[in-house]
Amino acid sequence: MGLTRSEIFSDEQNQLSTLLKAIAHPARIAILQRILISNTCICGDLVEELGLAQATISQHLKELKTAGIIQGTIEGVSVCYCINPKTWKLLEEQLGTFFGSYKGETTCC
Amino acid sequence: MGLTRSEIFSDEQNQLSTLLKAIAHPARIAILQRILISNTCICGDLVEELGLAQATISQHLKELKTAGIIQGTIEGVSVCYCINPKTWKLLEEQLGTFFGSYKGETTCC
DNA sequence: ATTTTATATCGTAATATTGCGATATAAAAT
DNA sequence: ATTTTATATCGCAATATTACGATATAAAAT
Repeated sequence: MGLTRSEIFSDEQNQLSTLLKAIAHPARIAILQRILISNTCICGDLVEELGLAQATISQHLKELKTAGIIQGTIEGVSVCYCINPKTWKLLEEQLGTFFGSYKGETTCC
Repeated sequence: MGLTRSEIFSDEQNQLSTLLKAIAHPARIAILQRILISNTCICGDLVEELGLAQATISQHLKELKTAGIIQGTIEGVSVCYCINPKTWKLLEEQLGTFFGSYKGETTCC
């Protein structure tokens, strides 16, 4: 096979895994951290700061954008990227529920 | 190329992405949710409940175990899996910092 | 001792991801 | 009009992931 059998899981499980997958890469974590610090970021700056090729950065930005985690607006020649508040809050909430449901170290293994 | 250039990122960024990647799959989310509900889980139960082949479930369990998110103890014929509290707390903390550093909807894009 | 039960591992096919050079696009500056 | 600047897309090679049948392993029951 080789493709995830999403049809056997709930929409919530699929949605959460999609959002997590979008974040689960060091370059995309670095991009998000950069946006979180300065509210905004421009592709060109990331290329210099992260040390990955322009095509690679652009691709990572696209993945974050497709997942709905960031949004971009054309600003003259460049594109201004920032956090998409709606998705950010959604993911934060989902993760809160997920991690919050841990009952702590009960006697087991 | 085709392989992540981890050497250009910080240890923290690489660690966080590794942990997130381990969770970023609907089957593994389902497995963790199951463990979170009943504290414990056994491979065979998951095979029945999730509807994936035994080899597939075993592989997902291994990935979660390798990442340090769950731990397993041999219990007679079967293996009892549960959350690894140390890693769980670490990840929860890291994500807290990550999501917490969002300053909210400032005027940008 | 043999069979049953539960899990792990191997091997493999299908598909996805990562990274980047080359090229396209499109607004701004000359 | 042409050049510069900033980003996106295409195409490709290397590698990783996903799923599963087949088989191995090893404790428990017969």
